[in-house]
Amino acid sequence: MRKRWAMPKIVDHDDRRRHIAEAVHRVIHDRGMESVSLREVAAEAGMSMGAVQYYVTTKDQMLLLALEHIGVWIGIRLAAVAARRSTPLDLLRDTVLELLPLDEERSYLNRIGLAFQASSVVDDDQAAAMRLGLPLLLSFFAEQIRAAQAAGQLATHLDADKEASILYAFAQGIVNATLVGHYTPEEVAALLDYHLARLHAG
Amino acid sequence: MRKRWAMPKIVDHDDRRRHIAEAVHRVIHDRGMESVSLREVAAEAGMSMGAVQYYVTTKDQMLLLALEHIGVWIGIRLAAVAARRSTPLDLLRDTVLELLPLDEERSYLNRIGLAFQASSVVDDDQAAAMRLGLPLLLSFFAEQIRAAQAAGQLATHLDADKEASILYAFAQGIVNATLVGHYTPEEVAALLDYHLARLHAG
DNA sequence: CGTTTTCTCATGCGAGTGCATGGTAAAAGG
DNA sequence: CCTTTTACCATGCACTCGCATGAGAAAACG
Repeated sequence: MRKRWAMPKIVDHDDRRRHIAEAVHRVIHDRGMESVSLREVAAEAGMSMGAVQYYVTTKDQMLLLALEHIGVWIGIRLAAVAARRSTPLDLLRDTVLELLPLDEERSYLNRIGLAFQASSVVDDDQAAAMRLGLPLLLSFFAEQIRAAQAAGQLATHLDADKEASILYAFAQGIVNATLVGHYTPEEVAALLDYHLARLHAG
Repeated sequence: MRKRWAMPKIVDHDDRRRHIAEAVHRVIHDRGMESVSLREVAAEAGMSMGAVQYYVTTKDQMLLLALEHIGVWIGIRLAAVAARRSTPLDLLRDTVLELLPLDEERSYLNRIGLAFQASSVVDDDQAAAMRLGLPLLLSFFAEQIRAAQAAGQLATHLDADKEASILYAFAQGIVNATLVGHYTPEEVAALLDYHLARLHAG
């Protein structure tokens, strides 16, 4: 929906905010959450500190913006996976794989996500954002599980919601060990397939 | 093994270091990883900044010390669980439960652990410490799974190592969602039992 | 005792922090 | 034209940071 603007200086605010959010992402990824500062982000975004302050009045607000953009990004990626319209079970598998740090881009996303997981425990606003996004992800998983059950690819006695929670927890829990180099991408994929195999319909 | 000391001022270095590490833990828990500073930790430990610097020359070293103490602490807790000598399957269940944020003390430990998971992605030394501790935990899990299999409580066709990885990943992955308030402790325990139920021997 | 070694402290330094402020260019409306 | 609104920038302020330094207190040894 187009905003009814506004007299002077035609500037796309959403674009600017996304630009800032992505700069925050890069800083978190490259130098960690502790290196995030207004100056550092401004430099990374190629704009002055005052310009950043114009769109984001406080550091906490800046981080919250970056967190929300992560959520949007994940949503877009998962929607793209869902659009493939393959077998329900393959769809489920691809969805989980999309969230795992199996290549550079997904590692990039997971580094940032992990940083926010830790940060959100201490920051109430970030925790609220997490509580908002989590049910969406879990219901997305559960829906795909139910579809696979309906298609006869997953056992019907499975509790879709619980399986969704377990599957998502597995995906999140394997992230650090993988980023730290304990698992190879192949091993992670093998673990997922091993787990999914037992959910198959007999 | 007792250290051969040393002339003056009888001071237990290990005790001092543990004292500092625990102060770091409290700061991370209460105010987050970003609030950890030499001054803040010194104040929390009730000692001067210079005293802290005597035992720990740099901030990174201080964090590494705190991380290693977390590993030791977890090891002690798990050893205590293992000492209960109940049924192999109950032992496995209790071991996982011990790592989940189901009460205040375990939440305390998990907050700190989650902070270090994020931090270790950016800090090489911390990552190395993680890579050192992970196999121990996983083999601990795997061993208990094998024991349960030998006791006829878990299906023999299960891959103990993979099950251990999945179980541990589940435990780690559920942490943030629980700390953020998405799951109640009861729901988490129910999820674990739901998962373990399918591993039962027929 | 005094010497030696261990331990602790206060302080300083340069750099970086979040945030506020005042000023200014630019575009649209009158 | 001039005014108004938007967008941006440079700078200042009070504070904190990690770390280094040098002095001094405390305890064992001669």
